[in-house]
Amino acid sequence: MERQDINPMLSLDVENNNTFSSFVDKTLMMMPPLTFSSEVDLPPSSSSPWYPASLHVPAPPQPPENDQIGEIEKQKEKEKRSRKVPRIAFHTRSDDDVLDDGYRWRKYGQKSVKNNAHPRSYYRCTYHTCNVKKQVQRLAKDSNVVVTTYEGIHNHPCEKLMETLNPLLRQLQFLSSFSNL
DNA sequence: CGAGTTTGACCGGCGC
DNA sequence: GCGCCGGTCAAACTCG
Repeated sequence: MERQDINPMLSLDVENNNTFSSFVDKTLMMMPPLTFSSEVDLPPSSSSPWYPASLHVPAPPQPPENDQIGEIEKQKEKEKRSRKVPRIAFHTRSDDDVLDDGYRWRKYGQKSVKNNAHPRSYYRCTYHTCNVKKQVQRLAKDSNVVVTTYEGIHNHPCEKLMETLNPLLRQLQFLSSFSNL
């Protein structure tokens, strides 16, 4: 599949898979429906997880000291310029522009894209301490293909995923209580 | 009334 | 310096 104009650091193709949450479900069942089809260029620090970055849940960020706020602003600017924030692009064949990935997003902008009849939409994660962003656009050449580019890593669990997993975890706890007898 | 969307304005980077 | 372009902001608006 052709890839253009999105400058992904990591790009995945998801064929005939309408929701990202169903992708997560399948991945959790060790049946990944994905094909890694382009170069992977994750930050050097990472012992790179095999699962999507959006599933990674690091410790919540510590509140900044007052005299550190200026430094943090500078850091943010630096980050913006150097684009060290990991980006993952998903190609999905779908009628819906916005995929249900389990997280809650707030749209903060929409821009028309050069050489593309379809606009690009900008979303931010609505979780207060999370600054993950995503861009959604359709391919100019194939309007059936939706390209979703995730930028950053969620620092909180996926609500829908936890809703799904919680009963399973309780069941596991229940079963393991027998094995402890 | 709160949460989310729309949309024009604004800003910074980049190429010429 | 200028214009183009991508990304963000924020006020107005809609919706449940």
